[in-house]
Amino acid sequence: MSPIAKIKTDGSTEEKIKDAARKLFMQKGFEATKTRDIANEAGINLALLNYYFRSKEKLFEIIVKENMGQFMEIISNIVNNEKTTIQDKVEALVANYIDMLTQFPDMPLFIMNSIKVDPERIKIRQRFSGSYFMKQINEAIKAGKIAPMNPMNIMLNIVGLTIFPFVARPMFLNKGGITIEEFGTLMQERKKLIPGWIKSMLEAKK
Amino acid sequence: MSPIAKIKTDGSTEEKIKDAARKLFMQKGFEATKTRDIANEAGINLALLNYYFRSKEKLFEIIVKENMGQFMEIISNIVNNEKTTIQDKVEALVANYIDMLTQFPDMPLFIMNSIKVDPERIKIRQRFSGSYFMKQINEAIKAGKIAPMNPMNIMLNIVGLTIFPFVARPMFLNKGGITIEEFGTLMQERKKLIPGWIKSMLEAKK
DNA sequence: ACTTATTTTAATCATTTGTTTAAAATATTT
DNA sequence: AAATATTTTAAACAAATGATTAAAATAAGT
Repeated sequence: MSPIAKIKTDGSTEEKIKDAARKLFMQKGFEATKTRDIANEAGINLALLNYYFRSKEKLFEIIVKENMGQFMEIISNIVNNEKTTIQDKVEALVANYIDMLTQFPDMPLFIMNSIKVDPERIKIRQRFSGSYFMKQINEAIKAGKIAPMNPMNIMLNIVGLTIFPFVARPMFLNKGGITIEEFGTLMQERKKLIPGWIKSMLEAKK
Repeated sequence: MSPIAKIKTDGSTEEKIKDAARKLFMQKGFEATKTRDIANEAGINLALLNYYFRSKEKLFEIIVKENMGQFMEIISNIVNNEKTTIQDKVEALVANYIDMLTQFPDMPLFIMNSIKVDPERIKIRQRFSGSYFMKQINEAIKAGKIAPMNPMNIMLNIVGLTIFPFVARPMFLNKGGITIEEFGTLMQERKKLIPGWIKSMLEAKK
């Protein structure tokens, strides 16, 4: 089960508010989500939001931090595993992201927007650059096993190929587009295809 | 010069408002941009916004439509050219997008958000699916010249590899990250690299 | 059972925000 | 130059919004 799904959803007022806030913030963003919307969605009195979380801002920060945490944990665990190969890691990254985003498709756009508003909030990049994965890649380049290039390109390609479809998802699902099911199938296909594409990228000696 | 830069910027009040609105809407989104912010940025009286554009909503629609138009025009012209090869088109798409986004890096996130809020607004997808480019790809697949796959994957990969870095841009530019100049250089590198990667993808017969 | 602490509620406040109004300033027409 | 149309301004309005308050309801502690 995806880590995010493990977030406890007991019946407590605090959790009801956080669940409602998570849903609405992800759907509509910070500004467009009104405290009264959250209170209604959670089925609680408006004042309880401030009672438990002091302010809309603080509540938002908690939600963002939790979501970021999910993203991070997935990356860190895979990317610092010293027992797996480069290709193993690519497969694991792609599969885990696609599974997670299938469950929470609004997350990428939400996180990108959050970072844009407050860039200090997160340093996903560092997770990559300081990782064992990067060490492996640099060694492979030195050994001539993969084409020499700025390693940031590799990260951008893995993440871009995986996440971008979810960022662009609303574009596909409009009238005349594809259905949610078809989109899901396409993503499952890509789960298998992307690692192959990355592999041929790494090998392509221009 | 990029088409968007051609938008006339005479000193008229109407244009001053539109310029300010374009800048702020792109930077902060619809809800977070206040009419008073626009008026200040444009250096005009608040009431003039409603005098010239009736409402914030109408002004926003105009901005979105104009931006979409830019995106569309680039795509359509390239994708329906019957004289260029598949590889030519990939190169042209990538180069044009990167040049445009280098000038207007906030555009992708802005457009993605706009589509999410009102998915009817645009059908970029159709531009691709009904295009001469798609015809070429389907023929190439039939002829066994490129690996058989859902053509939507090809589109997703071209656009994803090109646009995603700009969506993720704020992540790179924070403290401890890379500078704007370094990001620009990286994008120029990718302008040359992406077509090669796409090529090796199309050839990869798994 | 009584007291105290915690949680919930309804009402209200102070700002903010999009929009309107009516008058003033400026430009255009006759 | 006078009359008319257009543009700009300052002020105000009404609704929405985040937050607070004081009282009521409920739970916990002794």
